[in-house]
Amino acid sequence: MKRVLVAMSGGVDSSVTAYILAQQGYECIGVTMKLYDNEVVCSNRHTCCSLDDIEDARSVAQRIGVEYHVFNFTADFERQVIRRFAESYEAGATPNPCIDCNRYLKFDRLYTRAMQLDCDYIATGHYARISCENGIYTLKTALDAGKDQSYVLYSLTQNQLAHTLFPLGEMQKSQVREIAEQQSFLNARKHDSQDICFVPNGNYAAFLERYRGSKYPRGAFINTAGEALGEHRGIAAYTIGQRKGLGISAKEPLYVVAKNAAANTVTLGTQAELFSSEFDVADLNFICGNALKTPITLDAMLRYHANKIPAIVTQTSENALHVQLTTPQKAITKGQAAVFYDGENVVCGGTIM
RNA sequence: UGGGCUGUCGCCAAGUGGUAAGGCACGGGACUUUGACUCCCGCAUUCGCUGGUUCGAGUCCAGCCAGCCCAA
Repeated sequence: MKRVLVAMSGGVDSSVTAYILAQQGYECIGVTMKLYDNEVVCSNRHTCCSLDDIEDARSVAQRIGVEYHVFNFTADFERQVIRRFAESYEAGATPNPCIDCNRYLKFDRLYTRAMQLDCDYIATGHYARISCENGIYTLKTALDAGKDQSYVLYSLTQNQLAHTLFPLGEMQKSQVREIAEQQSFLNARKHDSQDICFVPNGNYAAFLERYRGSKYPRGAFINTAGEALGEHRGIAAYTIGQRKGLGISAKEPLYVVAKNAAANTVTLGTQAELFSSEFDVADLNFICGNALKTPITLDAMLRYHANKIPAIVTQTSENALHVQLTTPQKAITKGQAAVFYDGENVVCGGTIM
């Protein structure tokens, strides 16, 4: 009997994942990662590891009859996710903490623990597929295109893919909800998670100031000509393409078109000034392990759930790509992930520089 | 205190007799395991004030108030 460590967040998806694998005859061990202290986060709401969610996960594990544990990864999460999150914003970029959490927590820390526990696999409720041909593992988009999460999994290595199960990748979200209803999981109708899990009220800028223990300095809003337009509330509170919350009235909508961490300025401009068609990507991972030999045309996804767009990708060094788009895109943002697809296969991904 | 101009939602701004456009900002919702974007809904019974003309006035008239500009 194969042993699987199932990451159970307390939500519907991971609950059904555990149920399906148990039904398929795997020996499942349900695990919820405790990633932060609720007191620190001041959460009243359900997030991926509040006490309520742990209770939900435990309840489901008990119902389907699998072993259940809570692992405390608080220190790793602070170091690998929260700290990076803060540093990225402070450097003028816009991080995607979910990707770091997958990379450093679920598929590193938790994965390693699973292997130590003699598990054959780790499983999560992600919507993505893994296939294997001639000993090479491929990461593919989910069958339910609307829920596809392959984008946030681009960092997976051959080793990890060989020991990972994504049973939901073959399913529709509606089926998952049905199963949860049939099994009377108490989270069957729970709302899909949203917001950053460690910033449940959505105010990440306030969280960062609390985390750092000090306010970020105010600075100037300027236009593309360098003229002052007003005062911003700290560079970390803005991201490229942002329109709301600028507090500046103008003839037409204004967007954040650039951030300069060194000068502590935020540049505002029109929608037209947001478009660009060239950028670089670093910190790469190639799913199949192979670098790109020549300039190649792939489909690029430049932010979570964005449409894929054609891109001419050139590898400029071992760990960097240059990307030329055929059609300019709005708000290409430093710190976000760029993931490249060949059809339904993830080829590689990295961080936009 | 001579002349000229202006006064419509927090900001910008349509409207020149027929019963208050729009944009920005703001609030709410949808979407969403990141931040954003996007979409939907809401947002002046009232047009500096007071009278008058008119069936009807933000729109015309008078006076007043406030602000700006030019002269002194």
